[in-house]
Amino acid sequence: MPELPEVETVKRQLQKSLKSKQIKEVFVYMDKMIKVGPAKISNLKIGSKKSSRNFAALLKNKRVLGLDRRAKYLIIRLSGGGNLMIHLRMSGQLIFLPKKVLKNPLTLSLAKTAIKQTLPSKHTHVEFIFSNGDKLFYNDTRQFGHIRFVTDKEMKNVLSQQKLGPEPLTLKLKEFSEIIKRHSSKRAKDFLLNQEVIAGIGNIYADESLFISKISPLRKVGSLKPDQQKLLLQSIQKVLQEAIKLGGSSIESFLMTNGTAGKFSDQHLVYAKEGKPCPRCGKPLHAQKIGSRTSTFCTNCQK
DNA sequence: GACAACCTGACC
DNA sequence: GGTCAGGTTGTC
Repeated sequence: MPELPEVETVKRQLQKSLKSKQIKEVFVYMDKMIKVGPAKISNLKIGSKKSSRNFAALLKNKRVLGLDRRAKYLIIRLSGGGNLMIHLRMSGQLIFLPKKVLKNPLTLSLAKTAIKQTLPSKHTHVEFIFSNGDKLFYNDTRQFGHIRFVTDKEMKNVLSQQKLGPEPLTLKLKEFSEIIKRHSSKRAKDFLLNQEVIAGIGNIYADESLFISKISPLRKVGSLKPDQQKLLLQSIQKVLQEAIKLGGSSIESFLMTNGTAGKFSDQHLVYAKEGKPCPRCGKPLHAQKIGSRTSTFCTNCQK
């Protein structure tokens, strides 16, 4: 599901909901979603029963100090130098329910209706219970995501190992142009999706940014003129900021932590709109696979 | 670069 | 039955 704006939305919501709350208990229903310690190179450390018991024990009584986001990683900083690094991948979801909603049958039933599921559901893999009775559920239908417990030092290692590129929202034109130069032979779509080049953009926001800047996803970035580079960066930032403002794109499984849907999907101009008229010129939008991901764009006005 | 793998569910 | 889906990683 989530790209930068969705993770940022979750971060902002949980910032309010979880700040200085104390973890009382953690239930892990699916061991493979949990990782403890740094990732090993070429070794996808699958969560084991032991590591998830360890995980629950490590979290007990810790307080939430604050939340951060790096690329598509959500980071929950905990007391005692621990951190949770959460990657939602395609279908991860964090649902927060305060005690007052949980204990009132009417509000609880409304919440369940809003999120179209019971909690914990069959896709709830981790459940956090806070000392004041609030609960946080990690759901993940496709089970691609994970939650990793790391010390501060381990987190630095994990992040540097990921070789994440700069954050697009604070990226300056000068650096953007230098990055383009370094990756001049890449097609625009591959360039934007590569997390080592720029971190946080996914399929939706890549297609939307390219449409706004009138650049074909197949265009080699090295051939972009300075004014096109500038327009592309501005388009990326505009699209991401607008999406954050509206709480992200909510297709299918992405919900804000109170269970309401992000509204940016109403604003999509081209993503998943193959065959629909181009909002600019009216010609039917074209879809094709680029680097194994579907791109939707206008062959008439994106060059 | 293309492609399979990791999974479930929606849709045709 | 087959195809597709917001992501990433590993193998040709």
